[in-house]
Amino acid sequence: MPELPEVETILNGIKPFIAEQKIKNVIVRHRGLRWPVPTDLAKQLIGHTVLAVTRRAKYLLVTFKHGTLILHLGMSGKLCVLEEKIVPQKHDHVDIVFANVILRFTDPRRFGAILWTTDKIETHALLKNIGPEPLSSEFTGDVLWQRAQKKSAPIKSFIMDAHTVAGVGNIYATEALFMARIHPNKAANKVTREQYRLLAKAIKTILKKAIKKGGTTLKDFSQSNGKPGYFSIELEVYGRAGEPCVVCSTALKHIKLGQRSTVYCEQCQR
DNA sequence: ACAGTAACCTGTTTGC
DNA sequence: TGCAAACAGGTTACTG
Repeated sequence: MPELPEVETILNGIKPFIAEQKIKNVIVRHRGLRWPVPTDLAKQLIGHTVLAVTRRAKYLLVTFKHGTLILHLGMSGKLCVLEEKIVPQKHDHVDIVFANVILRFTDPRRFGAILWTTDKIETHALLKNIGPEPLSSEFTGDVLWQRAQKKSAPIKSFIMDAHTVAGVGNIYATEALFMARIHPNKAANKVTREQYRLLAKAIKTILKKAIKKGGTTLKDFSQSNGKPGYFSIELEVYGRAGEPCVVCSTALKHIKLGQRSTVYCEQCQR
């Protein structure tokens, strides 16, 4: 489910409930996520207080004095804050129990992850090689262009690679390429510097718009009887294959790039 | 170092 | 209608 804006929204949603709160209990019902949930997770967490809740790429980082809890939602993961105990369902794999709320991790496909590390977080194997945050000032068209010079892979694969830029998933990569009028299959090193400037701007614009939408959609993150709903901005190409381009009315094309569904306008995107 | 593919899973949608 | 195949918003690991 989640792309970066959803993860950002989840972060903002859960933070007020768990920051500075002490963990009372940890219940793991299913260890088999992307990587096994550490067997000593409960032992590591019980009795400790959350110092901070942050995000890097699509990883949620819950910081403690003695280490960091790393959460990733994969394709189908959700987190919800329960203010009362609700009978866990089939895919509710982990509960982190605080005095007043339960943070519940749900993930049918189990591509998500829950890990514990005592490493300095920026040196952790999963995070150390990740590219700049797309909304930071370090992420610019010039940086993209520079990195692209040795890459003959399609531009879409290039920007979806976390080493290029953090957290640009399939939907927003597709949308940003349309906004910047760049053909998704164009080799990364054939895309001009000016196109990269447009692309970086498009990525920032789309992500900001989606985060803003998430903020207004999910006013109250805690739900006593359900899961927080996801949201989406209005999409101009993704999911619209065969329908007319919003700019020129040409039927939008569908292709696969790197095993991922890709939609574009052959008229507008070059 | 890079490009391309398989793999991890289950639920839902599509096609015969 | 039933059943099987294809597909889904992510990421790593492996291959050549």
